[in-house]
Amino acid sequence: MSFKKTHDTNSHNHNHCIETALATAETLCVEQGQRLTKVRRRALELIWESHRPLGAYQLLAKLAEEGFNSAPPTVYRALDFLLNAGLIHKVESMNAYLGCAHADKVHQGYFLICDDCHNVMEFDYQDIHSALIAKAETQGFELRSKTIELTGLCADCKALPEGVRP
Amino acid sequence: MSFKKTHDTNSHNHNHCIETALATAETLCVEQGQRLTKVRRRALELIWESHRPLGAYQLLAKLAEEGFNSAPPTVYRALDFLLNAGLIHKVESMNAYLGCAHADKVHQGYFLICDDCHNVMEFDYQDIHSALIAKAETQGFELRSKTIELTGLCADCKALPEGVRP
DNA sequence: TTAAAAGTGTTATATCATAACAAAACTCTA
DNA sequence: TAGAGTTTTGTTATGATATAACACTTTTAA
Repeated sequence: MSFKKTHDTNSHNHNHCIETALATAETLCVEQGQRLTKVRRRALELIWESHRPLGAYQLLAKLAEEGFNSAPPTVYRALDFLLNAGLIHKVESMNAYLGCAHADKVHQGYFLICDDCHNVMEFDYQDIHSALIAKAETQGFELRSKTIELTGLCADCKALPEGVRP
Repeated sequence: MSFKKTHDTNSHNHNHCIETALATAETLCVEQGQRLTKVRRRALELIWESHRPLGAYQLLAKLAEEGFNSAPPTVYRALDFLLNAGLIHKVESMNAYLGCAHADKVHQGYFLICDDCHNVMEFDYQDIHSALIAKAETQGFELRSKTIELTGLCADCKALPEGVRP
């Protein structure tokens, strides 16, 4: 079982994360014969550069600033590609997109989402994964994917007085 | 641990479900000093009458047919009320709303969603609930709510040949 | 009975996402 | 390397989901 704060800006060098994620993405795409085109690559970088899940139109605005086409299909195509390639996750309860920290291995996207600062931690929890599969099977249900999003108050925000939270 | 198919039209009298749900809703609202007004009550009934999670605009159309105001705020206000009262759940991955089968007791909304027929089963799973709370606590995260949505193929659809699935 | 609170009506707009078809870029092989 | 086939991108339009803001009405409770 592993746990990591996906977008912690304090305790590590976020640039390193971005570089690693992009390098992993390159490798995976090559392995799978997929093309990580300019706009897809830049979209992935921008998602990683954001410290929080990024909305499609936020991403579109950033891409537009850099001279990419600014119509919605551009960004949704890039997002579809990245989602299918397993390079990002969609946080359903926020309609926003987040770099996947474990793109190189089979895993589940489980999230802890802070209501106050909107930071998100991705985690893996094999026991729960297995339990849910077993549970579904008892109903004859063939599980394909899971959306596990837990919201509440993160440790950092809990430590701050109410008034000054982000 | 309990399991029930929320909207099974074959194996039980759905009218009975609706009646029970409405009676429970009345009781809960009275207990909590909440007002189950005409539009809120009818919205809840319509959500229950649907055999699948119902979109906000689908609900709005049904309400409009019956002479209720047909502007979006009408339906979103009713939905907000019902969500806050714990009488319905929102299925985030579908942007749709579903009658809650356990409104009268504290519980979690865990869902099995069929990709083919779009029927949804709500279930309760205390062990996973506890495990997730414990997991969040190890991170200093104070859990407030959970979105647990599992998608795949339900037993009924698995039994049908590919071509004829709903 | 009347002031405050809660609920509803109404208009406008914000936000999220896709359809459809044309044009360009890439890739693969003869 | 020409060119057919495939993939990707550009472009316009529209569909789908959700909320802001303010006026008006109904209900509640002193």
